[in-house]
Parts: sequence; structure tokens; C-alpha cells
Amino acid sequence: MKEAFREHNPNKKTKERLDHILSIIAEYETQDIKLTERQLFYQLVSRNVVKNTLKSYKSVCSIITNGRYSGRIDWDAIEDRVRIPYRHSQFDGVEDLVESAIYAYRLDRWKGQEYYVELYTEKNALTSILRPLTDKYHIYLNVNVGYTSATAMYDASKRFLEATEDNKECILLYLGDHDPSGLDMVRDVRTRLNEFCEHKAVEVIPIALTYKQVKKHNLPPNFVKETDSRAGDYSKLYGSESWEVDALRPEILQELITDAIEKYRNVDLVEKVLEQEEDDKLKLEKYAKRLANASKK
DNA sequence: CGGTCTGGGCTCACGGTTTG
DNA sequence: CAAACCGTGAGCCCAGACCG
Repeated sequence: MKEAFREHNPNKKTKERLDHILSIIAEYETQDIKLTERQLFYQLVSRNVVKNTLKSYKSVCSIITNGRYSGRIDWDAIEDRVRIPYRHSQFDGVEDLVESAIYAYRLDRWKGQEYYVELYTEKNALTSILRPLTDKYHIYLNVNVGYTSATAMYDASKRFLEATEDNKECILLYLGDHDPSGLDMVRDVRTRLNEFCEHKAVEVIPIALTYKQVKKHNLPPNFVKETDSRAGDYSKLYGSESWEVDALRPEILQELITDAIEKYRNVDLVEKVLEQEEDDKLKLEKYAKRLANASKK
């Protein structure tokens, strides 16, 4: 909802940027995707509206914030994925609980499959685009927020080792930027995971952003920071330009991920699990009805 | 020579004050 | 009013300087 709490009179340049922001929000709204400020900023960068610098990021943030306070931008269009309030779940009675249990009910949709797959990304800004897919395919989504942590890698290694014991081949699909640190994060994940898994192979596959994708989609470049200690080797291979994975349009990103996951999934096996899930849900529904009738008596 | 510190890099989302 | 600074909180990695 658009709600105004303050006055704000943007100048011509700011108004132009505000219009760009509003059209991006409208575009994402049709796909039911909420944006973070960071994500909106990257979209502006990829459309060559602003430069990819800390300064312009901050400027975009104030335009968004001012826009929201002044009632120009819908408060619900922007999401803060860091400051989330927690509270234990509650229900409107036992029937309500059973209903949500039916909704939540799932079996292991990767049972009997040849592969075990997880999806990793360095950017929290991609969460709203990735979640629907990892939910649908019933796989773990790990958002590393830059470099991953020892905790995350240790926990992941336990899951992969368990899959190995189940005679599954382990696949880690990775999404990150094409910049000196971004490419290094793939190496980092690979070596640390192998250390924990005692070199039982986990295949780390970068599905985006690749140099090929940069060229194919003609993505706008950023300058590599020469002060980055990892810039040297990168520049020898790719020159002085780098690219953000967020610059890929959401539908292209989703297509890439869908293709990557489906490569490792046997559809017939999944169908069987889904049938079992539906059967179980029917049983649960019958149980819920009996429960409801009993409580009326 | 090996350990630790320093200052750079990445991610995320805010705030305030001064300068133009 | 916007831009350019400064700061807060959190999680990381790495190269080179420094030191015992």
C-alpha cells in the first residue's frame, strides 16, 4: 500500500530515477516478486541508469526511502530480509493446525534418485527469485551473503556425506558474480567442502554468471577494483571488466536453474513420490473431518 | 620462518551530518 | 534538495607487512 508520512519534492534528475524504480517495481510485481533495495539498485545498474558504486547505491537507497515516506512507492514493494521478527507459530484451533499440516506435508522428493542437489548463491538479493524454485524442486537453498562460513560448510558437508552413503552423486549448483572475489568464492566453496568431505567428490558447478552468459546477454560491465588482492589473476583472463549475476533478468535466471536441476532429476521417480503425497494428504483430510465431527459432539 | 595484524575485497540494510 | 561523507550492526576471505 502507498502511504505518505512526509513531504518530499524530488528534483528533475531524482524524479527520472524514481520513474525507473517504479517501472522496475511494476515489472517484478507481475511476477509476484518483492525486491530489496540492493536488488533494485542492481537492476538500475544493469539498465545503465546508475553506476555500480557505493555512492550511487546510497543515493538509490535514499530515493527509494524518500519515495516510500512520501507515498510514491508502495511500502509492500520493498522487502528487508535481514530484520525479520520471530514468534512461535500459533493456530486458530486444532482444525486449523491440521489444515496447515496438510498444506505443509511432503515426502522426500529425491528418494531413490541418482543425484543429491543443493543450490548456493553469494547474494541475498536473489533469494526471492530462487526460493520458489528450490521450494518447487524441494532442494536446499544456501544464501552465503558473500563468502560462506565455516558453520555453513560444515553443516553442508554432513548432508552431502549422508547422500554419499545413500550412493548418490552430490551436485552443488552455484550462482555468483563474475568478478575477482565472486569467482574466488567458487574455489573457496570447493576446497573447504572437500576438506570436510575428505575428498569424497562433491561436484561444484557454477551455473551463473559465466563469461559466455555475459557475452550472450550483452550485460553491462563494471570496472574491476585494481586494489582487490584477487584482481591480478582475474584481469589476465578477463581484462578490466566484471559483471553482476543480478544483471540477468529473473526469467532467464529461473530458466538456467530449472534446466540445471532437471538434468539431475528422474521425473518418473518424482511422480511416484507426488502420488504418495496426495494419497497421504487425503488420509489426513479424512482424519481432520473425523476430528471435527468428534469435537462437535 | 611462521604467526598475527592491517587494509583491502565481498554480501546486507540502515542511520546521521556536512557540503554543494 | 542531493551528494558526499561519516557511522552502526552481521558474516566472511586474502595478500602483504610486520614481528618475535
